[in-house]
Amino acid sequence: MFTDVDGRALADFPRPSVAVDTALMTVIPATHDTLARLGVLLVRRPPQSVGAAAGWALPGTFLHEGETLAEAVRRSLEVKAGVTGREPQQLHVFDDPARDDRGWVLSVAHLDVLSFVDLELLRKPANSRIVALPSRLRLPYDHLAIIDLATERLRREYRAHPDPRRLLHESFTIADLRAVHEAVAGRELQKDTFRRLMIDELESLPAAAEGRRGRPAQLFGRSARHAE
Amino acid sequence: MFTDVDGRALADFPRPSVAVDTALMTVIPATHDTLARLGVLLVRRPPQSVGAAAGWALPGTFLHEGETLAEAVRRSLEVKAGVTGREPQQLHVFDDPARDDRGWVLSVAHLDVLSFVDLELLRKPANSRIVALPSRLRLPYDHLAIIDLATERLRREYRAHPDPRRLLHESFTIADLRAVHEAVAGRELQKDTFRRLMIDELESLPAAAEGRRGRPAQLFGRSARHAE
DNA sequence: ATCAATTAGATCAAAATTGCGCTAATAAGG
DNA sequence: CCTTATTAGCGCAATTTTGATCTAATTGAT
Repeated sequence: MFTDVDGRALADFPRPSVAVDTALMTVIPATHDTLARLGVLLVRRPPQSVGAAAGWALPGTFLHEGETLAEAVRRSLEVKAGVTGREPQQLHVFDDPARDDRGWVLSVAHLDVLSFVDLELLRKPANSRIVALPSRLRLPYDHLAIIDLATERLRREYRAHPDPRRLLHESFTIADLRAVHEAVAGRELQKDTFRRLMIDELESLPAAAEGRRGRPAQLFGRSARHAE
Repeated sequence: MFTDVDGRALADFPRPSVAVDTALMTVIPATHDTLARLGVLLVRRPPQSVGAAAGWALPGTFLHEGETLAEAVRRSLEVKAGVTGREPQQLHVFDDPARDDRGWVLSVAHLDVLSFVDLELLRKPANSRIVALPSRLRLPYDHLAIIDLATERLRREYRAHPDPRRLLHESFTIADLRAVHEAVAGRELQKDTFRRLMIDELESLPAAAEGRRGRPAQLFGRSARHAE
């Protein structure tokens, strides 16, 4: 076992518990009277949670030995919400030594994104819910701050590229794409400007008649040369 | 002591050691035959370091109980290099369970910035050096990746605001400012475009004759309304 | 075949941005 | 006082970007 200059091993020093928390973001589809908007997955806290920890929270877990932060995130999303196959991105480490009543805990906040349809297919409805943003729910710890960071990060990514986090499936129209981008941005985007910004990173697919009047909208896939 | 659903306390679970590593960046001033350029502070590894860990590295330390990551960064900069009074910013957590021979260690990479003059005044020359970037030195762990992340982050901040990390002192000319921005950007900037982008966030100060021929350059301070 | 509905995207004017040449202002040197 | 050196920043043309209007293309309904 390695020792430091004082002759002590790492294990001799107090160490924090390390938790991961994840803002798993999605776009809640438009209804007849609402626009599409950002949402986040929350999970139900265990029944013995008390005080501010009661109710709902972002999915999270403690880091286990031998796993990476991303592996811990995936485990927490699967166990807590039934969601698999994610690629989370780190946001920030919340490190106030007094932030958790249970002891010294660092929390590494993450962002991940999944389409609403896939999320609805995967998640366990008994233990989880999708909440539209901004939300007025009270959440424990730094979870509101995590959601804000995640929103900012996602908005920045979507400013630069067409649907970088694959909220849309394999083929979509420019109107579909713009609706998703408007949901992420939280504001309306000008259709011509939007089209010009995105078109170079899109690949035209054969248009398909939609079974309704009017010229069928061009279908697009992502350009292979701009794979994330 | 709090327990989880399995009845065990946090202390019952293996926990990682958490380290902090910092890219303390500066701008190395121009000489008669070089342009100003980015540099980073390295510290000498302890003599018993072997293999890849020998030689030079970014300053770092293990997180002690009861301190925040920023406090640990400050402690490491002071102890290792004699540098005080910093406000580090988190970059990324390096979490490969096998990344350190000594055991399970997470490293939280940070960025901080200090003017060359102040850094030269503070640092211990015996234990530290400032290395121009890009550097061809071999560094241990993820230190090259940390420097790359720090460089990107700094470039992004400098794109948007005049000298956000206060590399310049209280008053400066537009030429001084542009030289610093060019050092950070790693490329030449067009003087009129640069001036137009920055001028609104600058506050004119009375010009002072410079003791050399020609119209004295306008002096600026940072506009109070755009305080970081 | 004609009409209505819907989309694609060209065209255009306006606005914004860029970079260069140049002059006025202001200093020190002679 | 004149000359040289240096900076500030204006004026301008070129380029880029934006957003609106409008027409052509293409569908389903009649």
